[in-house]
Amino acid sequence: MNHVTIKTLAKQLKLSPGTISKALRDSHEISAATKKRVLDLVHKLNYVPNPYASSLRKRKSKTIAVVLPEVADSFFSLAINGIESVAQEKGYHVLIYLTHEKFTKEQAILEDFNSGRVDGILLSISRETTNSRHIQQLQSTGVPVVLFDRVAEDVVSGKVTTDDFDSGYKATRHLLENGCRHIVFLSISNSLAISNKRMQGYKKALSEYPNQTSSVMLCSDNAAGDVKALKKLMGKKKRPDGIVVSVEKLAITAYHACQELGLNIPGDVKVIAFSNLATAFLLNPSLTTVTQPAFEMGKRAASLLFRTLEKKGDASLRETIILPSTLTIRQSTSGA
Amino acid sequence: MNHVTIKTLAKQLKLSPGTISKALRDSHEISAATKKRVLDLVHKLNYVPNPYASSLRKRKSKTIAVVLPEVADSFFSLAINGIESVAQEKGYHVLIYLTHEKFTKEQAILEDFNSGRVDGILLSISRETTNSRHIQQLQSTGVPVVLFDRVAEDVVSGKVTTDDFDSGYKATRHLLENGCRHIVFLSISNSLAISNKRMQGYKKALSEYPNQTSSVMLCSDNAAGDVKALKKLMGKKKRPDGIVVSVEKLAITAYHACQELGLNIPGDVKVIAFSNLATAFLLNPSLTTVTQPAFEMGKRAASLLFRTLEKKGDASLRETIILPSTLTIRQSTSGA
DNA sequence: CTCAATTACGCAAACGGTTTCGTAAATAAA
DNA sequence: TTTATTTACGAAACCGTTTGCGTAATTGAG
Repeated sequence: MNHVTIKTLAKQLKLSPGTISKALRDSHEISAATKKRVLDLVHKLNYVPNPYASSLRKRKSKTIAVVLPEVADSFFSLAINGIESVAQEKGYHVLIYLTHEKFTKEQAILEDFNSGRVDGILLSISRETTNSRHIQQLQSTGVPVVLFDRVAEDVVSGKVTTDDFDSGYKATRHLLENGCRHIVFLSISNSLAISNKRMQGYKKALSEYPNQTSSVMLCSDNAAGDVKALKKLMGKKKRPDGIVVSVEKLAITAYHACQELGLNIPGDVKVIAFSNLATAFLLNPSLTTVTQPAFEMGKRAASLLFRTLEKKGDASLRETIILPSTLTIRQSTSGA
Repeated sequence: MNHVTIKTLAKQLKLSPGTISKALRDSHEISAATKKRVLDLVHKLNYVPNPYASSLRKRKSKTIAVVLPEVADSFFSLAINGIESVAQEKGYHVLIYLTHEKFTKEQAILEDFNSGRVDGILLSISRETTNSRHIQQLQSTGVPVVLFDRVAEDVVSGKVTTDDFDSGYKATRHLLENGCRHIVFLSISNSLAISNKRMQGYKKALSEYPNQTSSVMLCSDNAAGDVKALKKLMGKKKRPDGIVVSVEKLAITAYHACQELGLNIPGDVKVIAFSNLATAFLLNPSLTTVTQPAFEMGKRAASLLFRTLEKKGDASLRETIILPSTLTIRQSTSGA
């Protein structure tokens, strides 16, 4: 119960705390014999140095923060795995925070990091985030931030994203090539860069085809409401014949709406979604997806952060990594 | 760049650090006027107290650890949300660790907690964990541990699980009632209590029906290998006509195997799975599931932990909460 | 054998808050 | 007016490690 500190060891071994500390850090000024005595007792007493005392003294916490909109989504689950894998390897600890897509929460969370709680931050901004003073404020105090997936364009920092414009283009073009001429784009935000880039790709593809109509539907965080709105849209006489779902969770919304309307996928409507769902190929019908390398993105983002933590060179701070997404064609967009 | 500490404030306001500290904690021995001066400067300088200095002095970290096998799974994703929601409300921080189903990793992670890094632990044990000395060792030093979902039976602690025996029973009985007579049970471990309880429920249900054969297949962490093994089993002349999938990730394995063998679900084989997949109802065919209240379990586990942290009463340490799972019948088990 | 260089360790000051105790000044009671 | 209280703050120890500096003892060089 009475916890063991460096002093406990010092007393038992009749050494000074400083000596113990040096022995533990394998300092050259401590004899091999003493080191062994120390290590033996450490093992016997299950002594583990208090990280907070150490952090205080060294001004390093050996921990990073991961700030996410939520973790319901497959993408973020996989990303966390990637992040954790490199953090564990580097001996860092990972604090996790969810903004639940709220800007004010994101602000409050980041503000706390002015305390020195973490050495660096991995951030994917909330849907509501339109300005990034809170991020810049943190950077100005010397805390490195790496943005991933949902990045803020006006922040200069390490960034890891996928080729969102191209993916949006490819996804849309795939629908066009399969005969769609009225394609809806389901979005979760009209401020998020990731959303806009995908949409720009969508528009670019559309612009290359004549005789098509487009429409963009902005979804909320209310699944039932989204289904209702989409049903209304899809229930019209001149309804869309293709849907580009720009974010994973809306894929279910789209299927749900079509199912309730009795619309056949891909017969009546073709659906393609940005998604990391492991079950995509098992859906009814199997879902054509644009898949992001989520685990890899987490790894890359974490690696980038650790590189800037290890070197004091601010060079890597500006590095932007863009990974390719992959289009996997399945039944939901199959021609005729 | 040069970070602001309590001394910075003290100097600028010509007060002592102690006074600042008290003002910040709204001590009654500081005048309202002084408090206001302090708060104003705090806000102006973006001052946030160093949590490690505070932790050191108060011997409390205001952070908990969540130790999970992995986070690929929907169950754990949802549980994390539940945990985070109550942690955020209580002003606690959440460290996340993944064992990747390795016992040695679990040991190493828990051992670190002898350092005082966290005030309490939420743990779901790895598939490999068969003894729990590492958990008991931690408890013996006064660190509260709450086990959830995958609990260790020989540990006396707070526990949150679902009614696994009953669920296994209900799931199996559901298959039996729909005509299955040769039901396979897919398991990921024969040491995990959660797995065994579900299996015991399965056996109990079987025992109530005559003329049935049973078999248990232990799966690995290699999805491809599992599919192969399951295909071998399902490819026999006298193949099973029902599958109880005892853990989410194997549901995909089961579908995959059946699909590759050209077996019709539910015609040739009926499948029921313990799963929190949001896409269960969209699968082909839609999947009958036993769903755990994952978010709620996370919340309950966290709440239980916080209760034991707040009160010094060890009473709650022994509390066991068992929540009901719900059976949702879909096409994958529909009769004839 | 003397003096310089190592070697191996102790001392004490940080790191940034928290908290107990003491006390001067202001206020109240007598 | 004198004494007892209260108010509002300062001083300093403390939490557990780290680390620069000092030094006794051992070793080496000349």
